[in-house]
Amino acid sequence: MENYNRKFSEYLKNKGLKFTPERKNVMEEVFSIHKHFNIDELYDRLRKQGKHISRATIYRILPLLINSGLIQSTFRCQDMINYEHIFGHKHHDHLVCVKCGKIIEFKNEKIEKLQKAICKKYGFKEIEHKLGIKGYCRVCLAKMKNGT
Amino acid sequence: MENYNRKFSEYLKNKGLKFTPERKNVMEEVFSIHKHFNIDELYDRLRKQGKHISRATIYRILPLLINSGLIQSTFRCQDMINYEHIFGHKHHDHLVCVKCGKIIEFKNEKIEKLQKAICKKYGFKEIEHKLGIKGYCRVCLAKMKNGT
DNA sequence: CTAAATGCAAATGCTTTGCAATTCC
DNA sequence: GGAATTGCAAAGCATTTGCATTTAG
Repeated sequence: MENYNRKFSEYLKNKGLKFTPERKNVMEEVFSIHKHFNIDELYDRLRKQGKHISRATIYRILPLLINSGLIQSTFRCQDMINYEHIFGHKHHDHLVCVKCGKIIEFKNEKIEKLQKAICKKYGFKEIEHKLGIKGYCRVCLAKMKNGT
Repeated sequence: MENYNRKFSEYLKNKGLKFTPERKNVMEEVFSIHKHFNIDELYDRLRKQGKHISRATIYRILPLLINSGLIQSTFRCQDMINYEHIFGHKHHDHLVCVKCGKIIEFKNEKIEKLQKAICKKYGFKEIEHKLGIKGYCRVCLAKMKNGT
């Protein structure tokens, strides 16, 4: 259940980096958030639990979490980068409602396969891919039909 | 051939906005660039042709070009937003080489259809979607095998 | 012990904005 | 003529960085 712990500590050890309390706290917080988050949300959540970690430190820890494969950035929202934890989760893509901000995750094997075929065609070695669809969700559509 | 001209001027008229020389110049420059570009490149290209348009103005014109459907933002690269003109072009997606920065465009009808089906399933009305695949291009892969 | 990490405050760099002067319609 | 637009310089703001201090291993 806490395999991300091992994964992160091993990553750090390999790089000759330290597994500090700050890094542990950020890591755990990230895995306690079951949605997309940005730096501010992360900072505030930590703070509410008495974990006063500076923004600079969080900014320095996020790349470590990304490079160790625990999280990924998803998209920008209001000029801030959003993240989500991915370790232990299957790859998925997103529908993003531009009205209410809701995010719907979906998986589609067929699309994945087609993407692989495309990469092969171009002799391209994929590192990662992101598919995001922006639009209006069911709820917002209904509201708009009523007239807000 | 210059239908974007009409499209843009009509968009501006509808909004009660003016079709100034600056707006015309930026529009034309954007359609003379047949690749992805960022603000700096656009600014420099205009300047080289004696079109001294301030960055502030360009920043103010870009949203107009986006909202009129002439261009779209694609992705961030070195912390700058990249754009491409889309008017008169079919939708396509991108392979981005993280090593050399090369961008390969591709179209895939099957993926498009699958996306539509997904939207339908969730009662989601799409505005736009973006599929980006990051990785290493054929050339960079070959170089890496040789040892740079 | 000592290289790495932290926090703070200052710096960076893209983007936005206030405002006076100018221009399109 | 008057609202819209432009350019400039200043402001905003997310993110990064220098540096003195602290800490993990």
